[in-house]
Amino acid sequence: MSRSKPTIDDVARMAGVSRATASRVINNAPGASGPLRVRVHEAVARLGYRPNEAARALASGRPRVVDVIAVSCNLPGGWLGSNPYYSRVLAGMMPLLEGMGAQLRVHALSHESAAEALDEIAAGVTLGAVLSDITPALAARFHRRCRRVVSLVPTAATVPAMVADNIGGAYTAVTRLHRLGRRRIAAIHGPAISTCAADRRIGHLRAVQRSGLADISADAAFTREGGYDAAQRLLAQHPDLDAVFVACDLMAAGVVQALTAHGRRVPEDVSVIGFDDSVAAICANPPLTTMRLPVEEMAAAAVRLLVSGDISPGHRELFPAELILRQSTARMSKVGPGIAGS
Amino acid sequence: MSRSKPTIDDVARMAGVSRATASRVINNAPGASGPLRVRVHEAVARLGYRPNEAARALASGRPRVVDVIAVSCNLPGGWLGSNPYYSRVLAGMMPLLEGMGAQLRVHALSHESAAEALDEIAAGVTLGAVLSDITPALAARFHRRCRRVVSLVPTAATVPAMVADNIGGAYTAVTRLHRLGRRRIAAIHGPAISTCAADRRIGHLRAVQRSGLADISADAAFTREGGYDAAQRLLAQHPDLDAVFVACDLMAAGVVQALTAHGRRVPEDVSVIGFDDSVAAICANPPLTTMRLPVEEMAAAAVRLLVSGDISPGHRELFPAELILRQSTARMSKVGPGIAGS
DNA sequence: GCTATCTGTGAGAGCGCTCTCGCCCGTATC
DNA sequence: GATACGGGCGAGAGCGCTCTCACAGATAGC
Repeated sequence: MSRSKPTIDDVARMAGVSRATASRVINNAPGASGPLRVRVHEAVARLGYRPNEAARALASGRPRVVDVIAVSCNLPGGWLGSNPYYSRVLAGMMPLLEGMGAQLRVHALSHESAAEALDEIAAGVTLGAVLSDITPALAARFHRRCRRVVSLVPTAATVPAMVADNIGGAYTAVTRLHRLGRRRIAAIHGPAISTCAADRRIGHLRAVQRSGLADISADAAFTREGGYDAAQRLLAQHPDLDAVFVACDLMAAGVVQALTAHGRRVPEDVSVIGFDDSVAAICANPPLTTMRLPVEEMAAAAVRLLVSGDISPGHRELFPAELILRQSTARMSKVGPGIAGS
Repeated sequence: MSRSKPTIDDVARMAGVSRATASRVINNAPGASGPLRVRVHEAVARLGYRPNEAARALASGRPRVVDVIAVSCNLPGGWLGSNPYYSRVLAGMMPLLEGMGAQLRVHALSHESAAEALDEIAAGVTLGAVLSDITPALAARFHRRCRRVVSLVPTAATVPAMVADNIGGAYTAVTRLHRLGRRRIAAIHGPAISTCAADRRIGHLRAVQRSGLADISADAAFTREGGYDAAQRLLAQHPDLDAVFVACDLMAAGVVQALTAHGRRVPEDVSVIGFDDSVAAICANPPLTTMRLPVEEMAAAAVRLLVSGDISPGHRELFPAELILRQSTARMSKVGPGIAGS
């Protein structure tokens, strides 16, 4: 008995059929049938045969790999830093891929190496690529090289995308603060390079204009420190602020820390709403009300589109943001422990 | 001009050399040289040639894929939940893999599907697998099927592993609390199924015995809610506690929330130390002192071992935990804003 | 009973690459 | 100048699989 892995020829020999028939049975393609199917299956089981994926990919030309590409444009500290967003993206894709026997390949690219690396990936044998973090320029370039691409972040209109309703989400958040009776509502926005940040900024502005409020806002990096510092600045300029809309939870956690350090109570004195519904939101003290994006669903939809194959330039689907109520916007009366809704 | 991707034959033809020579140059193997190398490189550049990975893997038999396997045994809410730990694992591996042109394949398995899935993966063509979350039993089973395995979590002695010094880390944390003058030190441990949790429990116990302190402890799930509830229970039974060692930051964030809700100030009344140095630690209010594990380094070391090939059963390397000081254990005097050390 | 139409099966040609082997040519050795 | 050696190079045989195609054998139509 040979020490090496059994091949489809071994299976065919054992089953007493040709390699072609064995292949047909294994891929349950039509044209093989009856007792032969049984015999082949028996042989597979007895030999513990597993198809060699590389050979399959080579012979069929039909890949079974989905690439996930992240070019960190938002986050300092390098890719994936400690951002659970990527975890959610992967988590959304895995069950689907697992189910169809496809594999997931992760590419983390620095901004500098991205251009060449994208070419490399585009040339690869892949079902397609999910862009989970990328600048519009790079996304467009990538799409030009490789049509089978779906972006999870806003990009040029030609690139197929699953886009989250960042504008609507920000609008909802600010409106919520207004309904809570807040009138000095500040906003802390993310860096301009991020299209998500830009959209959230637009949503905020619309809500502010619609409500006839002053536009009190500051920019910051998408980090806890960014939020902390921005809150301090805002507090210095507008000591009377009574609510803060923050463009991401990580920043929002820093905002809450800054407010506490400056003697403001959350939510009694200042209401805070974050964005993303990340771990940062539940770990902040008090836990943060936030806008949740259906990241898992978006990632899954991206995979489905990729696999379906009929992916046209400009295809896009919009996913709404959901308001998750926690203590940072609780009404004044009773502030119970835990993550109670308001 | 053909619409399809250029192959190595196209390169060879354009460079006026044989396929073998082209291959030698592309893989910069010895035996090709001088002007030919230049010509081949030129042809590659002109054609935009990229080797087909599937064909490479098939022909060489030498795979260029590293599998990362996570069977969620710790986390509720499914795989990867929102746990940045996985992000750190991936982040640690990516630069290395990217550098050697290898790919990373992610497998997220549920506990039920794991057994068969592991067999499937073991049969695949892979440089090896990094087990980032798995029970000892499954890890051992996997190691039996596929020798090229490195675990990042404690397992049976035969399975090669990069192990974090959870025992020492917990010991350090508790000792720190003791040195701070705390004498009623409580601990909140993770679920028994997790070997990390078990080790942290051992470290805590050693420190407690060594310091002659009482063993005040509670068990909880590795979640914010788990920490919150456990802290409440502990507080009810031991209202005089003045420090809490918590087996993970996510729980610790909940602990801080519970302490605050019950009128305890952190760190003035109660010192808190978490574990992992995750996002949860910096988002908690106040930010948490915590034990940091060199997860990225461990993951990178795992890849290096896998690639080196000389991976013997029982191989293991120990990685120390590092104390990261933040406000939750700051000395009473001045509690400045931000993440100041103590 | 003969050609036409199936369906089930096997032979065999690749997929794009790596790698062994042997050839050729240049230099060292006698 | 003939023999040995060695390094650069090309020919060609696979790697394990898929898939086309041709060929049997069975059924149908005239």
